[in-house]
Amino acid sequence: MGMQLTEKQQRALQFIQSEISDRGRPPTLREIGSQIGVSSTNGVRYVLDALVRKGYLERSPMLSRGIELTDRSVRPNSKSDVREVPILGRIAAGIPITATENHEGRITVDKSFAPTDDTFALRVRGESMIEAGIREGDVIFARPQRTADSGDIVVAMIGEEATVKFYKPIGGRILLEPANSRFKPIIVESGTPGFQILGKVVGLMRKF
Amino acid sequence: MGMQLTEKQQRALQFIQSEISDRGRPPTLREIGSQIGVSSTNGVRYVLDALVRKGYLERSPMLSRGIELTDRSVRPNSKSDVREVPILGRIAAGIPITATENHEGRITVDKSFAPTDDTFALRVRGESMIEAGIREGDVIFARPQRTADSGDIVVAMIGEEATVKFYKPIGGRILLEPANSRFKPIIVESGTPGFQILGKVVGLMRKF
DNA sequence: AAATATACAAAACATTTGTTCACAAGTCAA
DNA sequence: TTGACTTGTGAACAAATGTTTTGTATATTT
Repeated sequence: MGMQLTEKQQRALQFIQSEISDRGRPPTLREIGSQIGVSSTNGVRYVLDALVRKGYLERSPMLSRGIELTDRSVRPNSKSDVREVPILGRIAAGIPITATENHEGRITVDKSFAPTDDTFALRVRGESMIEAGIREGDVIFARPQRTADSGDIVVAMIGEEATVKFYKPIGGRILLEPANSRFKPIIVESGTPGFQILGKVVGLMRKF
Repeated sequence: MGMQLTEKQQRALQFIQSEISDRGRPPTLREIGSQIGVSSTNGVRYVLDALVRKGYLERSPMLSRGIELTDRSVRPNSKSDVREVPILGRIAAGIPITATENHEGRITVDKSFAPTDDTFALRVRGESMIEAGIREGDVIFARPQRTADSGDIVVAMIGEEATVKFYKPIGGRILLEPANSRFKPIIVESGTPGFQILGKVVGLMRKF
Protein backbone atom coordinates (compact mmCIF):
# COMPACT_ATOMS: atom_id res chain seq x y z
CA MET A 1 0.00 0.00 0.00
CA GLY A 2 1.54 3.28 -1.07
CA MET A 3 1.89 5.41 1.99
CA GLN A 4 3.25 8.33 0.05
CA LEU A 5 1.04 11.39 0.09
CA THR A 6 0.13 13.20 -3.08
CA GLU A 7 0.54 16.93 -3.11
CA LYS A 8 -3.16 17.56 -2.58
CA GLN A 9 -3.33 15.11 0.26
CA GLN A 10 -0.36 16.76 1.88
CA ARG A 11 -1.81 20.21 1.57
CA ALA A 12 -5.17 19.06 2.88
CA LEU A 13 -3.54 17.45 5.90
CA GLN A 14 -1.49 20.55 6.60
CA PHE A 15 -4.56 22.74 6.32
CA ILE A 16 -6.53 20.54 8.71
CA GLN A 17 -3.67 20.56 11.19
CA SER A 18 -3.29 24.30 11.17
CA GLU A 19 -7.03 24.97 11.39
CA ILE A 20 -7.38 22.73 14.43
CA SER A 21 -4.35 24.30 15.98
CA ASP A 22 -5.28 27.90 15.23
CA ARG A 23 -9.07 27.96 15.42
CA GLY A 24 -9.78 24.97 17.59
CA ARG A 25 -11.99 23.26 15.03
CA PRO A 26 -11.50 21.21 11.89
CA PRO A 27 -12.50 22.70 8.54
CA THR A 28 -15.52 21.65 6.47
CA LEU A 29 -15.19 19.77 3.20
CA ARG A 30 -15.89 22.96 1.29
CA GLU A 31 -13.27 24.90 3.23
CA ILE A 32 -10.71 22.21 2.49
CA GLY A 33 -11.75 22.16 -1.14
CA SER A 34 -11.27 25.86 -1.66
CA GLN A 35 -7.92 25.65 0.08
CA ILE A 36 -6.48 22.85 -2.01
CA GLY A 37 -8.21 23.79 -5.22
CA VAL A 38 -10.88 21.12 -5.49
CA SER A 39 -14.30 22.51 -6.34
CA SER A 40 -16.41 19.47 -5.60
CA THR A 41 -17.08 18.19 -2.10
CA ASN A 42 -16.91 14.75 -3.57
CA GLY A 43 -13.39 15.43 -4.73
CA VAL A 44 -12.44 16.48 -1.22
CA ARG A 45 -14.09 13.36 0.08
CA TYR A 46 -11.84 11.38 -2.13
CA VAL A 47 -8.75 13.11 -0.78
CA LEU A 48 -9.90 12.59 2.81
CA ASP A 49 -10.65 8.91 2.14
CA ALA A 50 -7.07 8.51 1.04
CA LEU A 51 -5.79 10.20 4.18
CA VAL A 52 -7.96 7.90 6.29
CA ARG A 53 -6.72 4.83 4.39
CA LYS A 54 -3.15 5.94 4.91
CA GLY A 55 -3.70 6.39 8.60
CA TYR A 56 -3.48 10.14 8.98
CA LEU A 57 -7.10 10.91 9.80
CA GLU A 58 -10.23 9.47 11.31
CA ARG A 59 -13.68 10.55 10.27
CA SER A 60 -17.08 10.37 11.93
CA PRO A 61 -19.80 9.84 9.33
CA MET A 62 -22.58 12.40 9.12
CA LEU A 63 -20.96 14.73 11.54
CA SER A 64 -20.08 18.29 10.71
CA ARG A 65 -16.35 18.82 10.92
CA GLY A 66 -16.08 15.19 11.95
CA ILE A 67 -12.37 14.95 11.27
CA GLU A 68 -9.79 13.89 13.85
CA LEU A 69 -6.05 13.65 13.58
CA THR A 70 -4.47 10.35 14.47
CA ASP A 71 -1.49 10.24 16.75
CA ARG A 72 0.95 10.02 13.90
CA SER A 73 -0.30 13.22 12.31
CA VAL A 74 -0.54 15.36 15.42
CA ARG A 75 2.29 17.74 14.88
CA PRO A 76 4.96 17.17 17.45
CA ASN A 77 6.63 20.05 19.18
CA SER A 78 9.93 19.94 17.42
CA LYS A 79 11.80 21.83 20.08
CA SER A 80 13.90 19.53 22.18
CA ASP A 81 14.60 22.00 24.91
CA VAL A 82 11.07 22.15 26.16
CA ARG A 83 9.03 20.02 28.47
CA GLU A 84 5.32 19.54 28.90
CA VAL A 85 4.30 20.07 32.47
CA PRO A 86 0.89 19.12 33.88
CA ILE A 87 -0.99 21.86 35.68
CA LEU A 88 -2.60 20.09 38.61
CA GLY A 89 -6.13 20.98 39.53
CA ARG A 90 -7.06 20.30 43.06
CA ILE A 91 -4.47 18.44 45.05
CA ALA A 92 -6.05 16.01 47.46
CA ALA A 93 -4.39 13.99 50.14
CA GLY A 94 -3.65 10.44 49.16
CA ILE A 95 -4.11 10.88 45.46
CA PRO A 96 -0.86 10.60 43.55
CA ILE A 97 -0.13 13.97 42.07
CA THR A 98 0.44 12.43 38.69
CA ALA A 99 -3.10 11.06 38.40
CA THR A 100 -4.12 12.25 34.98
CA GLU A 101 -7.78 12.83 35.81
CA ASN A 102 -6.55 15.50 38.07
CA HIS A 103 -5.01 17.75 35.45
CA GLU A 104 -6.25 21.17 34.62
CA GLY A 105 -4.15 21.28 31.51
CA ARG A 106 -0.59 21.14 30.32
CA ILE A 107 1.85 23.89 29.59
CA THR A 108 5.00 23.74 27.56
CA VAL A 109 7.99 25.42 29.11
CA ASP A 110 11.68 25.72 28.62
CA LYS A 111 13.59 22.93 30.29
CA SER A 112 15.36 25.43 32.47
CA PHE A 113 12.01 25.88 34.21
CA ALA A 114 11.29 22.20 34.45
CA PRO A 115 14.60 20.63 35.39
CA THR A 116 13.29 17.11 35.89
CA ASP A 117 10.64 15.32 33.92
CA ASP A 118 8.43 14.91 36.95
CA THR A 119 8.13 18.64 37.44
CA PHE A 120 4.57 19.70 38.07
CA ALA A 121 2.74 23.00 37.96
CA LEU A 122 0.08 24.52 40.14
CA ARG A 123 -2.09 27.60 39.99
CA VAL A 124 -1.67 29.80 43.02
CA ARG A 125 -4.73 30.64 45.10
CA GLY A 126 -4.78 33.32 47.72
CA GLU A 127 -2.49 36.14 48.66
CA SER A 128 -0.31 34.47 51.24
CA MET A 129 2.95 34.79 49.30
CA ILE A 130 2.39 38.17 47.75
CA GLU A 131 5.43 39.80 49.37
CA ALA A 132 7.59 37.18 47.68
CA GLY A 133 6.14 38.29 44.36
CA ILE A 134 3.84 35.27 44.06
CA ARG A 135 0.30 36.31 43.30
CA GLU A 136 -3.13 34.81 42.93
CA GLY A 137 -3.46 33.17 39.51
CA ASP A 138 0.26 32.67 38.96
CA VAL A 139 1.39 29.27 37.80
CA ILE A 140 4.26 27.89 39.83
CA PHE A 141 6.55 25.03 38.87
CA ALA A 142 7.74 22.59 41.49
CA ARG A 143 10.16 19.69 41.55
CA PRO A 144 8.89 16.80 43.64
CA GLN A 145 10.85 16.24 46.83
CA ARG A 146 9.99 15.15 50.36
CA THR A 147 12.33 17.43 52.22
CA ALA A 148 13.69 20.91 51.65
CA ASP A 149 16.33 23.34 52.82
CA SER A 150 15.51 26.16 55.15
CA GLY A 151 14.33 29.17 53.20
CA ASP A 152 13.09 27.20 50.21
CA ILE A 153 9.63 27.92 48.92
CA VAL A 154 7.75 24.63 49.02
CA VAL A 155 4.43 23.12 48.08
CA ALA A 156 3.11 21.36 51.15
CA MET A 157 0.07 19.29 51.85
CA ILE A 158 -1.69 19.90 55.16
CA GLY A 159 -4.64 17.59 55.45
CA GLU A 160 -6.76 18.21 52.37
CA GLU A 161 -5.15 21.49 51.49
CA ALA A 162 -2.14 22.24 49.32
CA THR A 163 -0.26 25.37 50.20
CA VAL A 164 2.80 27.30 49.05
CA LYS A 165 5.01 28.71 51.80
CA PHE A 166 8.57 29.30 52.94
CA TYR A 167 10.03 26.23 54.61
CA LYS A 168 11.80 26.73 57.94
CA PRO A 169 12.53 23.77 60.15
CA ILE A 170 12.97 24.74 63.81
CA GLY A 171 14.06 21.97 66.10
CA GLY A 172 11.59 19.14 65.70
CA ARG A 173 8.98 21.39 64.19
CA ILE A 174 8.43 22.87 60.79
CA LEU A 175 7.49 26.48 60.28
CA LEU A 176 5.56 27.23 57.10
CA GLU A 177 5.94 30.94 56.74
CA PRO A 178 3.78 33.07 54.43
CA ALA A 179 5.11 36.17 52.74
CA ASN A 180 2.26 38.37 53.85
CA SER A 181 2.23 40.21 57.13
CA ARG A 182 -1.51 39.72 57.43
CA PHE A 183 -1.07 35.93 57.56
CA LYS A 184 0.31 33.86 60.41
CA PRO A 185 2.94 31.16 60.06
CA ILE A 186 1.77 27.57 60.29
CA ILE A 187 3.62 25.37 62.74
CA VAL A 188 3.61 21.63 62.19
CA GLU A 189 5.14 18.91 64.34
CA SER A 190 7.18 16.85 61.97
CA GLY A 191 5.50 13.50 61.58
CA THR A 192 2.00 14.93 61.80
CA PRO A 193 -0.27 12.63 59.79
CA GLY A 194 -1.59 14.31 56.67
CA PHE A 195 1.37 16.64 56.44
CA GLN A 196 3.81 16.27 53.61
CA ILE A 197 6.21 18.28 51.53
CA LEU A 198 5.27 17.74 47.89
CA GLY A 199 8.05 19.64 46.26
CA LYS A 200 10.21 22.70 45.97
CA VAL A 201 9.13 25.68 43.91
CA VAL A 202 11.60 26.28 41.11
CA GLY A 203 9.82 28.66 38.78
CA LEU A 204 6.85 30.89 38.15
CA MET A 205 4.85 32.16 35.21
CA ARG A 206 2.23 34.84 35.08
CA LYS A 207 -0.03 36.21 32.39
CA PHE A 208 -1.17 39.82 32.40
CA MET B 1 -21.09 43.85 34.78
CA GLY B 2 -21.38 40.59 36.67
CA MET B 3 -18.41 38.46 35.68
CA GLN B 4 -19.36 35.61 37.94
CA LEU B 5 -20.34 32.46 36.11
CA THR B 6 -23.45 30.53 36.99
CA GLU B 7 -23.10 26.81 37.45
CA LYS B 8 -24.48 26.05 34.01
CA GLN B 9 -22.22 28.56 32.37
CA GLN B 10 -19.25 27.11 34.15
CA ARG B 11 -20.11 23.57 33.16
CA ALA B 12 -20.71 24.61 29.57
CA LEU B 13 -17.35 26.38 29.40
CA GLN B 14 -15.57 23.41 30.91
CA PHE B 15 -17.27 21.06 28.48
CA ILE B 16 -16.31 23.22 25.51
CA GLN B 17 -12.72 23.43 26.70
CA SER B 18 -12.37 19.71 27.16
CA GLU B 19 -14.04 18.87 23.83
CA ILE B 20 -11.70 21.19 21.95
CA SER B 21 -8.75 19.82 23.82
CA ASP B 22 -9.70 16.14 23.54
CA ARG B 23 -11.41 15.92 20.15
CA GLY B 24 -10.04 18.95 18.39
CA ARG B 25 -13.44 20.45 17.71
CA PRO B 26 -16.00 22.46 19.64
CA PRO B 27 -19.33 20.79 20.51
CA THR B 28 -22.68 21.63 18.92
CA LEU B 29 -25.44 23.41 20.79
CA ARG B 30 -27.27 20.12 21.27
CA GLU B 31 -24.19 18.37 22.59
CA ILE B 32 -23.68 21.17 25.09
CA GLY B 33 -27.33 21.07 26.04
CA SER B 34 -27.37 17.39 26.82
CA GLN B 35 -24.19 17.82 28.84
CA ILE B 36 -25.41 20.66 31.04
CA GLY B 37 -29.02 19.55 31.21
CA VAL B 38 -30.74 22.08 28.97
CA SER B 39 -33.12 20.48 26.52
CA SER B 40 -33.69 23.37 24.18
CA THR B 41 -31.04 24.67 21.81
CA ASN B 42 -32.36 28.11 22.53
CA GLY B 43 -31.60 27.60 26.19
CA VAL B 44 -28.04 26.67 25.29
CA ARG B 45 -27.87 29.73 23.10
CA TYR B 46 -28.74 31.80 26.10
CA VAL B 47 -25.95 30.26 28.15
CA LEU B 48 -23.44 30.83 25.34
CA ASP B 49 -24.59 34.41 24.92
CA ALA B 50 -23.77 34.96 28.57
CA LEU B 51 -20.32 33.43 28.12
CA VAL B 52 -19.70 35.69 25.13
CA ARG B 53 -20.86 38.75 27.08
CA LYS B 54 -18.57 37.84 29.93
CA GLY B 55 -15.62 37.48 27.61
CA TYR B 56 -15.01 33.75 27.68
CA LEU B 57 -16.10 32.84 24.16
CA GLU B 58 -16.46 34.18 20.68
CA ARG B 59 -19.03 32.90 18.24
CA SER B 60 -19.30 32.96 14.47
CA PRO B 61 -22.96 33.27 13.45
CA MET B 62 -24.42 30.55 11.25
CA LEU B 63 -21.38 28.38 11.47
CA SER B 64 -21.47 24.85 12.76
CA ARG B 65 -19.41 24.53 15.89
CA GLY B 66 -18.56 28.20 15.48
CA ILE B 67 -17.29 28.61 19.00
CA GLU B 68 -13.85 29.88 19.89
CA LEU B 69 -12.24 30.32 23.25
CA THR B 70 -10.86 33.72 24.08
CA ASP B 71 -7.36 34.05 25.46
CA ARG B 72 -8.56 34.17 29.03
CA SER B 73 -10.38 30.87 28.77
CA VAL B 74 -7.91 28.92 26.66
CA ARG B 75 -6.33 26.30 28.80
CA PRO B 76 -2.72 25.94 27.83
CA ASN B 77 -2.40 22.48 26.36
CA SER B 78 -0.02 20.33 24.49
CA LYS B 79 -1.44 21.14 21.12
CA SER B 80 -0.53 24.77 21.42
CA ASP B 81 2.75 25.42 19.79
CA VAL B 82 5.70 27.00 21.41
CA ARG B 83 7.55 30.05 20.33
CA GLU B 84 11.15 31.09 20.68
CA VAL B 85 11.38 34.54 22.11
CA PRO B 86 14.53 36.63 22.11
CA ILE B 87 15.65 37.97 25.46
CA LEU B 88 16.94 41.41 24.67
CA GLY B 89 20.05 42.57 26.37
CA ARG B 90 20.50 46.28 26.52
CA ILE B 91 17.89 48.23 24.75
CA ALA B 92 19.33 51.31 23.17
CA ALA B 93 17.50 54.14 21.53
CA GLY B 94 17.41 53.98 17.79
CA ILE B 95 18.43 50.38 17.44
CA PRO B 96 15.59 48.20 16.22
CA ILE B 97 14.67 45.87 19.05
CA THR B 98 14.83 42.91 16.74
CA ALA B 99 18.50 43.40 15.91
CA THR B 100 19.89 39.97 16.50
CA GLU B 101 23.30 41.07 17.73
CA ASN B 102 21.49 42.51 20.63
CA HIS B 103 20.14 39.28 22.08
CA GLU B 104 21.08 37.90 25.42
CA GLY B 105 19.60 34.58 24.49
CA ARG B 106 16.36 32.94 23.52
CA ILE B 107 13.75 31.25 25.60
CA THR B 108 11.08 28.84 24.42
CA VAL B 109 7.65 29.46 25.84
CA ASP B 110 4.10 28.39 25.31
CA LYS B 111 2.33 30.43 22.66
CA SER B 112 -0.14 31.61 25.24
CA PHE B 113 2.70 33.66 26.68
CA ALA B 114 3.91 34.92 23.36
CA PRO B 115 0.72 35.79 21.47
CA THR B 116 2.39 37.32 18.43
CA ASP B 117 5.57 36.21 16.75
CA ASP B 118 7.22 39.55 17.39
CA THR B 119 6.92 39.15 21.15
CA PHE B 120 10.15 40.00 22.91
CA ALA B 121 11.50 39.36 26.37
CA LEU B 122 13.46 41.45 28.78
CA ARG B 123 15.19 40.88 32.06
CA VAL B 124 13.96 43.19 34.78
CA ARG B 125 16.46 45.37 36.58
CA GLY B 126 15.66 47.25 39.75
CA GLU B 127 12.86 47.16 42.24
CA SER B 128 10.56 49.75 40.79
CA MET B 129 7.66 47.36 40.08
CA ILE B 130 7.98 45.13 43.09
CA GLU B 131 4.52 45.88 44.45
CA ALA B 132 3.08 44.59 41.19
CA GLY B 133 4.91 41.32 41.78
CA ILE B 134 7.63 42.08 39.24
CA ARG B 135 11.08 41.61 40.74
CA GLU B 136 14.69 42.07 39.83
CA GLY B 137 15.84 39.26 37.59
CA ASP B 138 12.38 38.33 36.33
CA VAL B 139 11.95 37.88 32.60
CA ILE B 140 8.99 39.76 31.20
CA PHE B 141 7.34 39.20 27.84
CA ALA B 142 6.06 42.13 25.86
CA ARG B 143 4.12 42.59 22.67
CA PRO B 144 5.38 45.47 20.55
CA GLN B 145 3.01 48.41 20.37
CA ARG B 146 3.42 52.16 20.22
CA THR B 147 0.50 53.11 22.41
CA ALA B 148 -1.24 51.54 25.38
CA ASP B 149 -4.36 51.74 27.48
CA SER B 150 -4.31 53.43 30.84
CA GLY B 151 -3.27 50.97 33.52
CA ASP B 152 -1.28 48.72 31.20
CA ILE B 153 2.20 47.77 32.21
CA VAL B 154 4.49 48.91 29.43
CA VAL B 155 8.10 48.83 28.37
CA ALA B 156 9.11 52.38 27.56
CA MET B 157 12.24 53.96 26.27
CA ILE B 158 13.35 57.22 27.86
CA GLY B 159 16.48 58.47 26.24
CA GLU B 160 18.98 55.66 26.48
CA GLU B 161 17.12 53.79 29.18
CA ALA B 162 14.41 51.12 28.94
CA THR B 163 11.99 50.95 31.82
CA VAL B 164 8.95 48.98 32.88
CA LYS B 165 6.12 50.97 34.42
CA PHE B 166 2.38 51.44 34.62
CA TYR B 167 1.14 53.60 31.77
CA LYS B 168 -1.22 56.44 32.66
CA PRO B 169 -1.89 59.21 30.14
CA ILE B 170 -3.06 62.45 31.79
CA GLY B 171 -4.07 65.17 29.44
CA GLY B 172 -1.21 65.77 27.05
CA ARG B 173 1.27 64.12 29.37
CA ILE B 174 2.15 60.58 30.16
CA LEU B 175 2.63 59.33 33.68
CA LEU B 176 4.93 56.34 34.06
CA GLU B 177 4.05 55.04 37.47
CA PRO B 178 6.24 52.59 39.41
CA ALA B 179 4.76 50.02 41.77
CA ASN B 180 7.02 50.95 44.63
CA SER B 181 6.23 53.67 47.12
CA ARG B 182 9.90 54.57 47.38
CA PHE B 183 10.01 55.56 43.72
CA LYS B 184 8.50 58.60 42.06
CA PRO B 185 6.41 58.57 38.92
CA ILE B 186 8.03 59.82 35.76
CA ILE B 187 6.13 62.46 33.83
CA VAL B 188 6.81 62.85 30.15
CA GLU B 189 5.40 65.36 27.72
CA SER B 190 4.07 63.33 24.84
CA GLY B 191 6.20 64.01 21.86
CA THR B 192 9.38 64.32 23.87
CA PRO B 193 12.23 63.22 21.62
CA GLY B 194 13.77 59.98 22.77
CA PHE B 195 10.61 58.84 24.46
CA GLN B 196 8.71 55.89 23.06
CA ILE B 197 6.47 53.07 24.15
CA LEU B 198 8.07 49.81 23.01
CA GLY B 199 5.38 47.39 24.01
CA LYS B 200 2.88 46.11 26.48
CA VAL B 201 3.87 43.53 29.09
CA VAL B 202 1.86 40.35 28.62
CA GLY B 203 3.67 37.77 30.73
CA LEU B 204 6.37 37.04 33.24
CA MET B 205 8.68 34.19 34.16
CA ARG B 206 10.85 33.78 37.20
CA LYS B 207 13.33 31.19 38.30
CA PHE B 208 13.93 30.51 41.98
C1' DA C 1 -8.36 -1.81 -28.17
C1' DA C 2 -11.11 -2.83 -24.13
C1' DA C 3 -11.44 -2.96 -19.32
C1' DT C 4 -10.34 -0.99 -14.96
C1' DA C 5 -8.98 2.27 -11.54
C1' DT C 6 -8.01 7.05 -10.21
C1' DA C 7 -9.30 11.68 -9.52
C1' DC C 8 -12.12 14.70 -9.92
C1' DA C 9 -16.88 18.03 -11.36
C1' DA C 10 -21.71 19.08 -10.78
C1' DA C 11 -25.91 18.61 -8.87
C1' DA C 12 -29.36 16.60 -5.97
C1' DC C 13 -30.21 14.97 -1.58
C1' DA C 14 -30.08 13.98 3.54
C1' DT C 15 -28.67 15.21 7.89
C1' DT C 16 -26.86 18.18 11.14
C1' DT C 17 -26.75 22.36 13.19
C1' DG C 18 -27.73 27.25 14.18
C1' DT C 19 -31.65 30.71 14.41
C1' DT C 20 -36.07 32.48 15.29
C1' DC C 21 -40.62 32.57 17.15
C1' DA C 22 -44.26 31.85 20.54
C1' DC C 23 -44.88 30.97 25.14
C1' DA C 24 -44.23 30.29 30.30
C1' DA C 25 -42.40 30.33 35.01
C1' DG C 26 -39.54 32.73 38.23
C1' DT C 27 -37.10 37.00 39.94
C1' DC C 28 -36.57 41.68 40.93
C1' DA C 29 -37.41 46.54 41.20
C1' DA C 30 -40.71 50.41 41.07
C1' DT D 1 -49.43 44.46 41.77
C1' DT D 2 -47.33 45.58 37.33
C1' DG D 3 -43.82 45.39 34.25
C1' DA D 4 -39.36 44.33 32.87
C1' DC D 5 -35.77 40.87 32.75
C1' DT D 6 -33.87 36.29 33.01
C1' DT D 7 -33.94 31.58 31.88
C1' DG D 8 -35.69 28.53 29.95
C1' DT D 9 -39.22 24.81 26.59
C1' DG D 10 -40.76 23.34 22.18
C1' DA D 11 -41.36 23.62 17.49
C1' DA D 12 -40.57 25.36 12.98
C1' DC D 13 -37.30 27.11 9.98
C1' DA D 14 -32.98 28.21 7.48
C1' DA D 15 -28.37 27.55 6.58
C1' DA D 16 -24.41 24.73 6.69
C1' DT D 17 -22.45 20.50 5.90
C1' DG D 18 -21.88 15.56 4.69
C1' DT D 19 -23.41 11.89 1.25
C1' DT D 20 -24.77 9.94 -2.98
C1' DT D 21 -25.37 9.73 -7.85
C1' DT D 22 -24.11 10.57 -12.52
C1' DG D 23 -20.68 11.72 -15.65
C1' DT D 24 -15.92 12.79 -17.58
C1' DA D 25 -10.99 12.73 -18.49
C1' DT D 26 -6.72 10.39 -17.82
C1' DA D 27 -3.68 6.88 -16.91
C1' DT D 28 -2.78 1.89 -16.29
C1' DT D 29 -3.51 -2.80 -17.05
C1' DT D 30 -4.94 -6.76 -19.79
